Amino acid sequence: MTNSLLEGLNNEQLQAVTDAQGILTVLAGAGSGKTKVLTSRIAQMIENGISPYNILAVTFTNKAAKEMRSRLEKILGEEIVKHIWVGTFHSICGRILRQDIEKYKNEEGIKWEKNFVIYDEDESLAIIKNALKILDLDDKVYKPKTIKSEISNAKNKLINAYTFATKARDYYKDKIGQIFTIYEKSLSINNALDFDDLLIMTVKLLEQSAETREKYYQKFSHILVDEFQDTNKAQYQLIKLLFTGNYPLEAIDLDNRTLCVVGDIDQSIYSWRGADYKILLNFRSDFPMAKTIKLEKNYRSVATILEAANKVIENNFERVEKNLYSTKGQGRKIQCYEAQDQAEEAFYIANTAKKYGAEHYQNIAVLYRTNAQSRAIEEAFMALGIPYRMIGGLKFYERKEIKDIIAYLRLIYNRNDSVALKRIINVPKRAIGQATVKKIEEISQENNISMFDVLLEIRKYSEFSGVTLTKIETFRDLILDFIDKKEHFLLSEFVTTILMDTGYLKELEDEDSIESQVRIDNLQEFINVAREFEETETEDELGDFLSQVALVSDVDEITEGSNAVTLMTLHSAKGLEYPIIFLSGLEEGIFPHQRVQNSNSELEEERRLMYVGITRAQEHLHITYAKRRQMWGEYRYSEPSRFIFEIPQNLMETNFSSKIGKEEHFANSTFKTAVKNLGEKYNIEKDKPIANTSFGKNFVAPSIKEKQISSNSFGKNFVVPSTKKQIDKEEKTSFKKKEEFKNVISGVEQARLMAQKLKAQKTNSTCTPIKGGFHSTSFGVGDRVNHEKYGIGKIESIVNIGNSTLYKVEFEKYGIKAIDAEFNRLKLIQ
DNA sequence: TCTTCAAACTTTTTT
DNA sequence: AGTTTGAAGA
Ligand SMILES: Nc1ncnc2c1ncn2[C@@H]1O[C@H](COP(=O)(O)OP(=O)(O)OP(=O)(O)O)[C@@H](O)[C@H]1O
Repeated sequence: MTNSLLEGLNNEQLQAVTDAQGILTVLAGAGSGKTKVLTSRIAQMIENGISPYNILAVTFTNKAAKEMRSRLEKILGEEIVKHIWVGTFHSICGRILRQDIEKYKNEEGIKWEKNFVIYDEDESLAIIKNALKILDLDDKVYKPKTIKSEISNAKNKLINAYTFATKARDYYKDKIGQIFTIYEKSLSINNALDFDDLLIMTVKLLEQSAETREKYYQKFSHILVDEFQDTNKAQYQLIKLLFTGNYPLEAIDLDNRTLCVVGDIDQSIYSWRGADYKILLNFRSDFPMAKTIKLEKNYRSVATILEAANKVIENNFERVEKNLYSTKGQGRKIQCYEAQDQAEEAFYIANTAKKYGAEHYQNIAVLYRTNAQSRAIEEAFMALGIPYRMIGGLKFYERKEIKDIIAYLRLIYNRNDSVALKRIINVPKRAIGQATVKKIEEISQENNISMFDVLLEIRKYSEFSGVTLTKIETFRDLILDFIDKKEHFLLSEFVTTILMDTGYLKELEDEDSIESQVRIDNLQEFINVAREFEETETEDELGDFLSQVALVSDVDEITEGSNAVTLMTLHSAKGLEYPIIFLSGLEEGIFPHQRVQNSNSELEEERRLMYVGITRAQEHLHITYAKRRQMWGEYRYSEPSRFIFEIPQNLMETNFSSKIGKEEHFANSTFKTAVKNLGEKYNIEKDKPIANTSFGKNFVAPSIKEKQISSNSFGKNFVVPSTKKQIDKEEKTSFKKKEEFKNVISGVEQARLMAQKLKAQKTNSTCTPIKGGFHSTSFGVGDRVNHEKYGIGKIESIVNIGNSTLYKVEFEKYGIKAIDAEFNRLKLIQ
């Protein structure tokens, strides 16, 4: 086979791809092909006979991992790629720990078991709130979120609770130290890890256990890391341990071990969670023999966009100068749009997107600084009927019903998970109230055991009345029964069984509202996810499933192929590229964010974020800002972002002066009616070019010097009470009256629900014909059936989840199981 | 024990 | 403005 995979690479890239010895760093600007180099390098290694089993590739997000995987599969085929470890630091650590956590001991000699669970932000916060209660501290003073991030910061610097507590110099820090200690203790009792633990425990495990270290040292002889500028201390330590196996550098066989890290200091945007680009800068002091390659050709953006990015980032002081040349044409000027408020901004974006034509929707991304900004944009896209998908925001796995079912699975998998137990002990309603739960919890804390352990011997404790005892025991036996059963079920069937046997599904069905219907559909989707996971090769299905669910932030894009505009934060956009980009909310106070305006290094990080944003664009870049924006129910006025003034005027076109004086159009209307008016207006005029009329002038804004802006901009972000509060309130009450008997859900939420419903219906309707008419073979309760795997049984009951049907069948050999009708695995016995 | 309504809080970014 | 939380009532 000729080296077609090397074709088209420039000299420096080629060098980086083919360099097959020792340590290599690739330092290069945005769009210079760093990720492409990594991918090609892996392919090249395989070509050279290196076993996929020996390769570890670390990406920054799960999305990036998936992307890299699928690119590799195209070159190398699935069979080879499945042996390569490609993933985020967290998922890789999760995988290592699932195998070897039992070899780890913490400073107090506490160990974790293989069936540990991973706590997300919410569950970690629950533990912290609990610790506050135990210490009798006020959660107004000790804000759980702040404490969580203090603890997290400490952990990422590899500082443990003991060290933290000893180093505490004031009362507040001392208390945090105490919370930290209890927090860690609770996690261990629950046999649980938080996100940070995944990293630091793996590091400590590799430090402690020579056997484990050697195992992974031997395995991962070729390591590649993308986005290295955003690694933190623990992650760096992990890479060092894996690469050197703790042997002195001189002892490492650099002819057979390689390490390649790539990054761009100007794109370091995660310092707030412990990432430090200095690790990349100082890399050579740890590895003096490392070779460095610079890539200076940008293959992504047209010259105008690249020049704007370069000019903006030049304002940073903490950086190393570098060159980046465009390989594309000049391109169109950057379109800068000044809107009156966030609603108009959103409609401008939606409308401009529409003008690019429906076939381009997939080429468009709208980026914003904070998630809250997405709402107005969503509303505009919905009003204009433009399909969109949102990355981040409210995630699938964060929905209540999904968290509930996951909590059941977690408790069944690891009965020491008291956070899960507390979540579902009274869901669905079992008349086990707060008071009872509190008692159980207190007993567990006094005896240093998990809450489920208390349930196991509930009659030993005299605190509970007879009725309560029965209810608790029923719940306990239900869970014990699930624990017994879990081996005998396919994952998706197990999930279904839980939903049926607990009565969770029934409770939702009885509620019979739009909302409950959507919940049921979501559960159906979750069952589908479980079913998909059944295909994965794994030794511990439930455990690995739970890990995946905890670490992968969203159900992976079913919508990926579909033609929709993408909405996401600037942070999530890292590493991606789109032909058309909208950067929205370019206002002082939003971007750069208010909270960073006083600190230089944080301001520089915001500027790097701007650099990342600009460089996502290939062909067209739109920048928008609003003169005022509704926040917390009030209008807030702000100046355009200083970053706009850092882009040379000759690269931009703007509507700046043409909109002035139109303010009264909005002055008398409430937010909602403003949206409505705009929607109607733009719908009517949708065939007329709107934005074009206002462009064509060069940017005429007075060139304000940065000093001026930063010195007085803070004072200019004043808050003005909204003009028509009176009307607002009236409208709201009359609306409530009208909807008295319905659920009152906000517009976006309602539309979201409907969209989801439609989606669910669509999925199901496309599934049915393919699987071959299960309508023709429906059964009744009491029918005797034969199953291809489980043999003969009798239909016990029939349940509908979403649009699919499940039979609960009592099998002669295997007992009761849930069988999905869609698979057609049952045959009627006459 | 569960429901209802008013008050308080929210907005930085994510694995 | 929307969402979550807490206290009082059923
Ligand atoms: N030699 C090349 N010839 C043509 N296109 C290239 C070449 N190298 C890279 N590209 C293209 O340039 C784009 C950017 O590449 P890539 O995403 O690898 O850059 P990057 O340096 O990782 O960017 P970022 O720093 O923003 O993550 C991709 O579309 C890629 O296919």
